[in-house]
Amino acid sequence: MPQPLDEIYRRLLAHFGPQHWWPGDTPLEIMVGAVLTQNTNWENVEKAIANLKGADLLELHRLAATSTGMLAELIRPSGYYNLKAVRLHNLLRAITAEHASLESFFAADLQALREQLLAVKGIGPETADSILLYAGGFPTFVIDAYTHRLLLRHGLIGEETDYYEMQELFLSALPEDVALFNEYHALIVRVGKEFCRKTKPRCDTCPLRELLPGAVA
DNA sequence: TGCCAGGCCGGGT
DNA sequence: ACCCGGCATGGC
Repeated sequence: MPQPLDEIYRRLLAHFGPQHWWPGDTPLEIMVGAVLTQNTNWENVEKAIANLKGADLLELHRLAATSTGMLAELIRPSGYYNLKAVRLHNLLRAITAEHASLESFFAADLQALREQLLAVKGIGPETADSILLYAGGFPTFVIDAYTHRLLLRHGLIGEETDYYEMQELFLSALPEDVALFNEYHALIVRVGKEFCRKTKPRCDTCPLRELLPGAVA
């Protein structure tokens, strides 16, 4: 009998197929998207990123040199734009202060990078892990609201379980494999958007319905 | 129409 | 150590 997290992954992959995530062309774009999507619909983030592209600012040093006021206007559609402009600026300046390129920034070990990212005001555990996994290719697992909700509804955690406990569930249950961590999180977001939303869950048609507590197998 | 979306921080107990 | 309000646009 496979572990719940193995079974959930198998079913999600069988149902949806590979997601080939993160939506973003370059590590910088992925990093920017990770900040902009904080508590925000991805559709809005896309508009903001399109604005940055249109202004030809999706380049590390040009973006780091852009004023927060200008950034705020460009990223307005992503919401919380004043806050996020400062957060983006904090992140980009922290990187360019020490490194000439993103490649250089990522040329360190996972733990050290994680600490550096978390030291930036506005970068929390999820944003840091998203950047590390999807932009940097490091083997870490991203926990988001969908993951929390999924684990909760499947009875695998309690309400109060924190980020690192949830992350440890995945890290200890799965082989350390960047492609797997990437794909699994992408599938969780996919099933979350479609079936496991906060207000209108559609558990009756969810591909995981047979795994839900109380389901008749 | 009100409520929500791939968080995080800071201030008040 | 919690708990909670604030941040903001666009879509259903």
